[in-house]
Amino acid sequence: MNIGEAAARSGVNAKLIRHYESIGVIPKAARSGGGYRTYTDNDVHTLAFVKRARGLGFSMKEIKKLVSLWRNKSRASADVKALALRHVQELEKKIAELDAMAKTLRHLARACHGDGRPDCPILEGLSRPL
Amino acid sequence: MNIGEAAARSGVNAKLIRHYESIGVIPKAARSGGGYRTYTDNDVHTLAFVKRARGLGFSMKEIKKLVSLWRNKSRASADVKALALRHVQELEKKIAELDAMAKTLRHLARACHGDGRPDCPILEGLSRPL
DNA sequence: CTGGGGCTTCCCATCGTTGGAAGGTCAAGA
DNA sequence: TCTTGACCTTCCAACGATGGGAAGCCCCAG
Repeated sequence: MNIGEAAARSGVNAKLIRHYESIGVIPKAARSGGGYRTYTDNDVHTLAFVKRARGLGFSMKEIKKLVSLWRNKSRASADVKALALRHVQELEKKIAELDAMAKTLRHLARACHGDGRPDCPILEGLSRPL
Repeated sequence: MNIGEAAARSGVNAKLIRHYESIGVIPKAARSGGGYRTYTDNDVHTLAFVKRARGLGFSMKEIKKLVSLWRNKSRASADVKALALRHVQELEKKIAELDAMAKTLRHLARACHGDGRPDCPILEGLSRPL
């Protein structure tokens, strides 16, 4: 099948498929006589795998590793688990950062009248060391 | 003072200061005879304001508005509060997304032996619709 | 055999930040 | 006064992941 159908079946945009190929996340697709990329059901499966990994927040670099582990039948599950848990830690770190931001901001906003007057604890909070 | 000292005092990188000026987040700095940017204590204060706003996750677009509200003595605190609360909502949305990712991944990882064998529920989870 | 839709490659934009290159300015020391 | 070296200037490019568009080729249906 051509890239358009592979995109429709995998849920990955055709442009993105070409991009993934160019950065080596997926292997280079076979080409038809006219130079069109051709895909198998297996390729579509790989694309859907990549899409789901993106949905879990993995970087393309990590996904590259995940795909190669996935295709390597003699992988050690410990390698996959390590990659996954490292990513969970990154997620938790980001969550903690965003949470701290939200907490601070909610605190400042709570003290702000929010009316027509110019006095604003939010701006004051941003004006001095937090 | 020159940009270097302004950078040291505000905690904002000199390159970043030029960038902020170029995108209009801060007003254009005055220039010395030799074409060097010159900064006042007030400018440093503005830069520190921007830095703290970044630290709370505001986009440069939002910070541009915050800076203009900050400099506008006749602002309405309601405008600031609305901007802040909208941002809190964005933060909460991102947190929820990351949290869902982490939950899914922890769930998959819990089922993975993490030894030398190739069987891996994490890869299997990524292979089929989540 | 022609039209139009799919495909190709290439470049540009986003967002915030950082890096380098090539060159001008300034202040201190010989 | 001249030199040195730190500081400054502008411009160009990159990161990561994605999207948009242009110019041009390929392929199938009518």
